[in-house]
Amino acid sequence: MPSLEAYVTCLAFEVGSGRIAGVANRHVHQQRSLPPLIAVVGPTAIGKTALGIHLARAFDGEILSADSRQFYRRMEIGTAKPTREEREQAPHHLIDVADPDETVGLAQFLRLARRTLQQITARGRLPLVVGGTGQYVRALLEGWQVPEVPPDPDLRARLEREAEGDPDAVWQRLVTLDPAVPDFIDPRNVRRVVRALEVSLKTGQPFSVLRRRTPPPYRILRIGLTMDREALYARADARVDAMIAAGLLDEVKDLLARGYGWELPALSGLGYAQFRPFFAGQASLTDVIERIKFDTHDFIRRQYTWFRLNDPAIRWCQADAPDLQPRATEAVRSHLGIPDTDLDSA
RNA sequence: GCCGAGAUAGCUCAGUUCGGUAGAGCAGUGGACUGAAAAUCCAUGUGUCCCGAGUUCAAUUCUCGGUCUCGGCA
Repeated sequence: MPSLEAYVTCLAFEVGSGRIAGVANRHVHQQRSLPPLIAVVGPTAIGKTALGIHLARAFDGEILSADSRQFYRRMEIGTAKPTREEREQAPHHLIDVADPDETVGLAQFLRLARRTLQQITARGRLPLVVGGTGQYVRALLEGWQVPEVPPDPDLRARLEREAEGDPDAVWQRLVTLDPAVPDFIDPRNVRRVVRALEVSLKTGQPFSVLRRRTPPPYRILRIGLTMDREALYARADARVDAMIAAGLLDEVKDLLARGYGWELPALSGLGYAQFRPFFAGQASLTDVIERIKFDTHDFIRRQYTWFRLNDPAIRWCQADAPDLQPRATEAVRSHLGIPDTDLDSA
């Protein structure tokens, strides 16, 4: 019953918000001086884009997309990128900032996002972080300090080859350099073992001590969108069918024709990678569609581990409630400290 | 109508060779995550083994009867 629980959380927040004024005045003043930031989070296909645009229009805001796949140009349909019409309704950032053969990782995202946030705020406009890439959103809102170690493809390839032969040796090597690593990395996850080793080798410092965070200088309101799981799956499935109808296959063909390969991170995303067996003659289009749907369900489940229904920092709202927009608008208004009358007259 | 094959987890099926109440893949569910993150990795399988009767200490497994499904022939 995640939906009901979430709904209750939502109500609890409205009721409880008055309490904040009573606590530690100095702290409140300090917080008040920080510029506001709104984040709209939640699983894929739940309606974050639409709500983001609605809020941006209502509050003179600009949208910062926290979506690891919408960075890439020529990938419109499969990434469910906001359409041209949608983007005309409010300024959008961090969409179409790279070609598919480039790799925009966490660190680049954070750099771009922090700068963009600053600029939006400097313009006197309200920044809205809208996105479903859990790691990126959390990193941005929690102020993760990512170790300054760019990926080294050669080193990674070498370590991966080594791990293929003797995974334990590679793991032991990492543990020697960083004894704390078993607390947060699974030895069987070669990808993460290799990265940790990469950082430790290049910096000479344990990976674990380089993972720091400094809270960003904003007063943040997190609005979470949720919905009954089954209904959400149905909605996501329908969106996949709509993507196919909109020409997803042609979009993939076009990317391949331009020489973009399956090994690229951009092509590893939902709605793209699943076409690989199809082009290898090993799967029908029907198989591909089903695969995309199942993988999307899996993704939704994993997104909830980044955005938890019991996270008190997130104000969860039912995405399919008829009063979602007024409710969200009210939440933002109260966060900004704007009296009702100001908005009504505007 | 006849002949054959089958009926086992939500789905597709394996299996019980020599009877001791069952297991894979997919689906579903939970989790990890600090420069690939829509990636990568981990954990999680009690279901009238179609129904009835018989044999037996014991049947999902053997026997008989029935029901249904799918082929083939009429």
